[in-house]
Amino acid sequence: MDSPREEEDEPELWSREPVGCRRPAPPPRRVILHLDMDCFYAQVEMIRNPELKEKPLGVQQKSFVITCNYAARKLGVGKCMPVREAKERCPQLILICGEDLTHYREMSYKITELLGEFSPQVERLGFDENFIDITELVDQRLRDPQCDRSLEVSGHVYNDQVVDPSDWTHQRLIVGSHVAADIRAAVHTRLGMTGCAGIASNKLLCKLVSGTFKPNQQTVLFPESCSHLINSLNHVHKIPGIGHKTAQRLEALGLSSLSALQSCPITVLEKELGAVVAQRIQMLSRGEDNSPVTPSGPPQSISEEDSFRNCCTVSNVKAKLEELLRLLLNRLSTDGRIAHTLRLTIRQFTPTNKYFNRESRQCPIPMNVAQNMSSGSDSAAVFCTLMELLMKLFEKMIDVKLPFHLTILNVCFSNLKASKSSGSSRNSIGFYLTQKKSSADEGSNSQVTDFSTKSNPAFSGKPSHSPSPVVSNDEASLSVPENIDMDVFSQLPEDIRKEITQSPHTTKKNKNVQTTRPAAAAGGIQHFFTKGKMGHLLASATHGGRSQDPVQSSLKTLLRKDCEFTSSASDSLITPSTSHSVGTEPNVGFSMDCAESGEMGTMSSLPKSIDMNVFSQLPVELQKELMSEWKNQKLIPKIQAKQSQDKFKGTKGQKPSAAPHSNNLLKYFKPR
DNA sequence: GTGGTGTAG
DNA sequence: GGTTCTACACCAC
Repeated sequence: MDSPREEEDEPELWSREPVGCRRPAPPPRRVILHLDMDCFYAQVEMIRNPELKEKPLGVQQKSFVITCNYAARKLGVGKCMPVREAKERCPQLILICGEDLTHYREMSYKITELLGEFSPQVERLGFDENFIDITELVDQRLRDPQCDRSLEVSGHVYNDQVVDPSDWTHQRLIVGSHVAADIRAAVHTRLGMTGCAGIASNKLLCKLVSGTFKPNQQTVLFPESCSHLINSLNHVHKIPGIGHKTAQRLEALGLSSLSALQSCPITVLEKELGAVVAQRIQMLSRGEDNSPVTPSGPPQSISEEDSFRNCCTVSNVKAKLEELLRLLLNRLSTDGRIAHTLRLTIRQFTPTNKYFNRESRQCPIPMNVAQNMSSGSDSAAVFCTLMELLMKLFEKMIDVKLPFHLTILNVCFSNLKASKSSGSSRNSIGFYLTQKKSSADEGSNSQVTDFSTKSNPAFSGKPSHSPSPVVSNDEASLSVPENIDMDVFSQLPEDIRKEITQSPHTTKKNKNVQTTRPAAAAGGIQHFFTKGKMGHLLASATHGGRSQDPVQSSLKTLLRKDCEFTSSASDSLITPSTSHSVGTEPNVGFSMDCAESGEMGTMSSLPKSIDMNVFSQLPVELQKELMSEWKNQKLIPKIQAKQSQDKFKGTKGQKPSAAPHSNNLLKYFKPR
């Protein structure tokens, strides 16, 4: 590092004159880039359909044109304009429905991913903006002996300020402007997208300056012009971070201009807004922002929402929720992670507070449901369980016996955790089966154990936030079957753990991947068996006519977790059964449903839930193996299993009486 | 963990 | 200001 300072604290940018005997502020070292794509949605549409390029184009959501291209802007169309008004102003306006965000989301992540090739510090701001910390890149270029220090700024200089190439900070920002140009060129060449960039020494300033010249241009801000930029803002709400509410409160204090906010005694602000917010916004009002560029990574929640004029019947709500849930499950399946929380948000129409009264309820997603969701099988059972949960949540907010008037429904999956599975083998028969049959399946192993996010184009290239191994270091060197609950596994006696890790199903090497359990195996087999007629069977299996309270489901989740390990069979193989339940809780017992069914004929030892068409296509050896497993399998009821586990939890090292079948093929399949 | 609020594009 | 469809941070509980 050849920089004169290592600290990250920002100098007082709004005033560079030395004040009295005060030590002059150190020059800003950071170089931050803000990239803002030009009319993002419209650009995506023009890339999808190049014929639209020269035509006035608007993107419509409901009855509004939410954005439009520059051809349309020239003809008077604006953002968030009612369709009617837009059509009046520009009768030739072409409108494209932009309610499905899939393409925009994809392009958005492609951009973020590409930016990640330049710097690991890329922070997303909505779909169409990114901050990139290019400090290191600038340092690198300046360290390069071939770096031309007489370079001129690439693009515009804010306020036409005279540049001093001998000034260290100026040099850095000049180099930064060239990095910005390279990045914009890459985005254009590789993705066909154009955008505006701002280059400055912090996030606030580069965001403020990036829109100075539009479209498809870039502007660099030198510290000496910071006060000019800040004071050009005519109202406090123009500061990013000061929203409508805060601006209102500031106005109540008589603070609507930037200069008023800058000079307001901090005690006054703190009294109104609290110390943290007060100090933060006063710093912002002076152009100071020491917040780091925080890599965004994949989203922490995914949601689908729809708005409407009036939704007032339960059947209507159900239909809309089903649609949203279907979309969401597809997205989650692509994402590859497991969602552990389900949230429903509604907006009720009331004459007084027409638009802003949103309320929500959330509940945990039972573990078994969560895992089945991630396996990619859009099974009817998962769907029905989630719908049940959603309707419960709905009824927590709305008394359906009384009239209601909804204008928004939003379904959200949050608490997303790595599924420990690559989605790539989701549709294969499954990791264990292929591995068991042939050691030549190493390829598929590596697929399953590929924990990089590469399989998901949306998230690749970003810093990986892989989960740490859940087992201790010594165990991490062993190979643990994918479908084992690691929490349970880690509590097992050592001999059992060894048995599991040395099982012939787990011959893969662990290398640098986590000792985790790609759900693909179970997902694969489940998918395989549950195609076609299995849907309704699965549904009835999960339901059993129970009414599932979210709280109750949490309890069940706890119980089922034990079952995952101890009973351990494919979803299709095990069905919950009230008739076999043990204890007071209904539906927590699992029974093997070995069918009496006539159509099974000689296969009477097969669970009735197996699709025979599918089964018959399996290699004979595998069929035999599975049949023998099913025949011999005696599943432990959940409660008993739980007790067993508790028992050997207490008596360390002692095998439980109902020990898990550690080398049993079935144990690696997930129960429902 | 839950539910609401505020902020942003 | 209203407007859509997101997504995140923060905070009290």
